[in-house]
Amino acid sequence: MSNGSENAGATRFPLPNAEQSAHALDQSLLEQWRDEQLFAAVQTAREGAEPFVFFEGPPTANGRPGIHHVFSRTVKDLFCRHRTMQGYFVPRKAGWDTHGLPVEIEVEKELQREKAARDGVDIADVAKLGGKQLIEATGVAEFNKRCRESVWKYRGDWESLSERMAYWLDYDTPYVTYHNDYVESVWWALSTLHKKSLLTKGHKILPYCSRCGTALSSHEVAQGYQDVEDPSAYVALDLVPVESDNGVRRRIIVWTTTPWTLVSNTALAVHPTLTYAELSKKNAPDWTIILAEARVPGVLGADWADRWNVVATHRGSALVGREYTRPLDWVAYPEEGAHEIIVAEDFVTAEDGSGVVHMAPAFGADDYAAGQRHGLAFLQPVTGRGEFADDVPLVAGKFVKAADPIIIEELERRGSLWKVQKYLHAYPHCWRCGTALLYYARDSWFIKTTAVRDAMMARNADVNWNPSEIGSGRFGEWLSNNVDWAISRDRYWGTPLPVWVNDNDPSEIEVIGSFAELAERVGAPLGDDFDPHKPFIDSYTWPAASGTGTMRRVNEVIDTWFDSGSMPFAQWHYPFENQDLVRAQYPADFIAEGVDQTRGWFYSLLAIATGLGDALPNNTAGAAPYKAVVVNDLVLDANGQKMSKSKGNVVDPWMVLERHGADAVRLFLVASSQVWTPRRFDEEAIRETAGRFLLTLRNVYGGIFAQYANFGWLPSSQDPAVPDRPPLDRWILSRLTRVEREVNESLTNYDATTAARRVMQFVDDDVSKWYVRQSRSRFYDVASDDNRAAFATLHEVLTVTTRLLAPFAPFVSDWMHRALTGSSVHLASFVRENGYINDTLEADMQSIRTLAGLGHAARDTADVRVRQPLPLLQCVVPGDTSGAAALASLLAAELNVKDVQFVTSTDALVTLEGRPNFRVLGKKFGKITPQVAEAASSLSDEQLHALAAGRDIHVTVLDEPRLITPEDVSIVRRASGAAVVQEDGGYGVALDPTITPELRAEGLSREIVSRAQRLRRDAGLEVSDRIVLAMVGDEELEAVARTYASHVAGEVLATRILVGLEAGSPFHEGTDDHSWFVGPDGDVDGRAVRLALTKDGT
RNA sequence: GGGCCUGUAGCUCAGGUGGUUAGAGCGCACGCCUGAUAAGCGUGAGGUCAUAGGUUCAACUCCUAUCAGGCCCA
Repeated sequence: MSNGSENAGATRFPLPNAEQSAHALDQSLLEQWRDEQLFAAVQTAREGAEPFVFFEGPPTANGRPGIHHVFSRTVKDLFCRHRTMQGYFVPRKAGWDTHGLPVEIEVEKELQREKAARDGVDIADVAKLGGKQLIEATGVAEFNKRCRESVWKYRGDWESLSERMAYWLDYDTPYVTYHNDYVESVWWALSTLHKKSLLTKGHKILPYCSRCGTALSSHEVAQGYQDVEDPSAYVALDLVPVESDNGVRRRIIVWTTTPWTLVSNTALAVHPTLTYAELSKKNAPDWTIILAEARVPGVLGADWADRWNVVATHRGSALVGREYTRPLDWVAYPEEGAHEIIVAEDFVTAEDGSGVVHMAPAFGADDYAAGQRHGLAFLQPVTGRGEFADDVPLVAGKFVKAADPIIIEELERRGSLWKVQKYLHAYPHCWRCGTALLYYARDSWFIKTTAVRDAMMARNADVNWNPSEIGSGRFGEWLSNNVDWAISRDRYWGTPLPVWVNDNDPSEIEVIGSFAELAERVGAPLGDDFDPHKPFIDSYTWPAASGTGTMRRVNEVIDTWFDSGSMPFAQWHYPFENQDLVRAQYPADFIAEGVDQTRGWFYSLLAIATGLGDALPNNTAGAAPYKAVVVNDLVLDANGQKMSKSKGNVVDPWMVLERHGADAVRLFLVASSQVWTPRRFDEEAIRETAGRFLLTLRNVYGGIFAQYANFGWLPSSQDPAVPDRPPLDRWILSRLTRVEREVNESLTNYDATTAARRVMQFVDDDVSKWYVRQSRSRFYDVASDDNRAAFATLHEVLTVTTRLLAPFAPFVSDWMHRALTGSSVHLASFVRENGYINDTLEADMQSIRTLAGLGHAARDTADVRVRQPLPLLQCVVPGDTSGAAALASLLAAELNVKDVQFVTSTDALVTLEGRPNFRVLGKKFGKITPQVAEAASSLSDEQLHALAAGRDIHVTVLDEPRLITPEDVSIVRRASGAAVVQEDGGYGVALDPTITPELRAEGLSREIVSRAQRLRRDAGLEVSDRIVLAMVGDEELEAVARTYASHVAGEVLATRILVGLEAGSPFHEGTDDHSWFVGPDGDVDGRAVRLALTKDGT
């Protein structure tokens, strides 16, 4: 290998191991990263740099991570990697969400199993018992101890999966929501909110399971909807006073599907703009009923007009303020609050019922809200067990739903029951025990988020949501309909609500904001083993400051969403420690989670930050706790079905990563569609897209670059400067720079999908399909400037490409970057400071590529294979031909033609065609655009040439001359003539298919070369081995072989060529030389040919 | 029941501010190349842009309704 050998062996570019699976490559890199402590090194390298703050939303580690976690974590990771490579310091502190019902339920199940085993009964029987009873029997201390352990059940899985997929996170010092420091910060937040009057006590209508004795989260409620049949009762209630002169009894018809709530009725609601009809029965004119006009046929029957007269109509608003008599008077009204009054509410509809809704503020969210609005009385005769209180007549001690028939019977007896029907509807049931849920007003602690709603919306307005419609739509809507955040939970394993109340005076309240404050209140140090959780915390009491009683903690713990929403400060034990750190790292520049967090973490972060206001650093009125959010959607199975255990279509992330490697999985997840749309997880598709792409990249590196560079090329000052390199090199370098900038911009704008697709397309289309293919022969030697230019170019292309790829495919990119440069890609900069851009060169090359496509199509049509040279290709391009003409040699080589000509409008070969430019014509001609366009597409040659030359012309349209300027019409040039013509979008080629004897001979010589190369391959030779070639064929073939001997020899690295039966040839009579590798009988255009070769030892 | 998203070739997806030839990859058919070779490449056939109205000289693109699917909420 000529003069390159001086460098040979100095440094070799390692070749990829074809036998090694992607999984094995990942493993070897993981080991290397561990040895080098690469993640720590990357973080250290950026220390002191401007921070780009990332907040990790904490997962709960008591469930196994799934493929959707791989997805969301890929999204998080890739933006963090990108910003790190851009030069920012990106904090990546891990966190764990450790409190809450999911954890409790896991432990409850455990307890159930144990009890079932102990008592020798079926677990289903144990489950029927209330969960709380079992927990109380076990003891809260023991229960919480188990919860604390259960949280970590799958911690190892999470950490190792993170490592396996290359999600870099600092797991050494994670924040843990049950840690004392964390709890103390949460307490600080709660007490700060209380000082701002944002933490208050009130009622909340909660879906409540009376058997389990607990309220359910909306998520749990959603799991338990069942279609059930309930009694639906129409009740007729007297209006008071009876106003009519003639003593007509007027009654209003009210509808309910929960008759038991009639006991607690305090008001009726009508819609203010609905029309209500007052009707009297034809045979009983002394009384009337009132209901929504639209509901008359539904309630009274389609034939109602036969029996009823409409005596009046009223607008809903006219009924507002009227009084009535409630259906059941069993429970006395309190002194406070209006009752037995008609109010207006927008939620009333005329779609079912009577258009009049009965209101029991203790038992419905709408009812409660209306009660607040109208200052209605509040009746709560139902106990926590879902039974009527002992002092309620007839139904005392009855489960409310069981009381329905008794109540209906009583209404019947009192003569106020109009009619009863069965009503089929979806009603929520406890997902655990199947008991019908009650919407039930319970004492609850609230964050008064309604008081800061506008502030939250203002802060949200500045958040960069991706996609934007989540911010303005789903999340924005949710905020504008915000209700107070009920944060207390009547459970065990959670951050205890730090509220102490005087047991003799509920109005005396203290909210404790730190452990020191608690110690001060109780008058003793808390001790090193202080545990702020239940039940221990409940033993801390102190005499009330008023001297009237003892301060005792309320029973509740808080919503875990408050825990996770506190992480911006609680992860650093702010404000007790790390004030500077939080000042530097608040708010987050970027967070990323699934859509399901819209009302979860996205909300809790915003609500808490807004409430705390200036208690947090940098927390100005317009600042959200996160500047940008990337929302990802679900991962579905290959058929678009949601993955679920019951369908058995859940994919195991470990197996997937093992089969395809982390890079392919990550690339697939990000590139297949925008991350905020649901994506189908199809392993076949991974192989076909991401897998194939990675294979192509490896081939370009290993099959082209490294293999040949190892014959002696290394980057050096001998490499020609970029301006001195051939157009092909400058073209790919220009493309590289453009892609580099586009990818950087896309990622900066949080568009990972476009970025990934750009890199992939660049490698596939520009590098592999064009640059490498056109440059291949330049890599076969290392000596000349042209060779060095090619190697230097490809080296740079690959090096920069691996950097662009690093955020998506951190394994392969690191392997290759190290192979190319000796250093880790993860320590590199994402973009170079200087690049090379040449717009016209890129445009010209695009023309050449289009022409090449047309040329291939023309060859197909002419049925002449590419090995056969042809004399001439004439090309037509739109506009100026000079740029493309400069690249004609590439086209000639690609299409194997002797001459490439670019023809212009003046050539006889070219005919012109006018194509109307509607965008311009439309503005100019408006309604008559179609007629002008028609005229413009049938212009004469003369007119077309005038336009092509830049002159205006006139055409007559609708009897008037119209001025047509060159910009109104695009001139399309078409190739014509005897040659084979192909054209597309203004480009055209005409291929001369004449094969002269000389061309035929040359074509045959290439056939010989082709067969010789195949033989080399079959013989298993190295690409650098020299050979002696022997050939026998018919007279013409042998003549060609002699004529083109030196050309053939050069192509196939032959030192000698033996044609025919001359001495030394293995085809010579009687030769018996076994060193020859003899090919099979072959033929060229039907004529027999045989080849043989032997390695030339010299 | 309310809100949001999606519906473009057999499959997966692109399609600034409306402009007349709607693109790509995979798959398929045909072919090329044989010094990336259990690789590489080309050409081609496939679409009334979910449906129905409307606005406009002009609608995949804007508006309305409907249908189908998904998510969230009730």
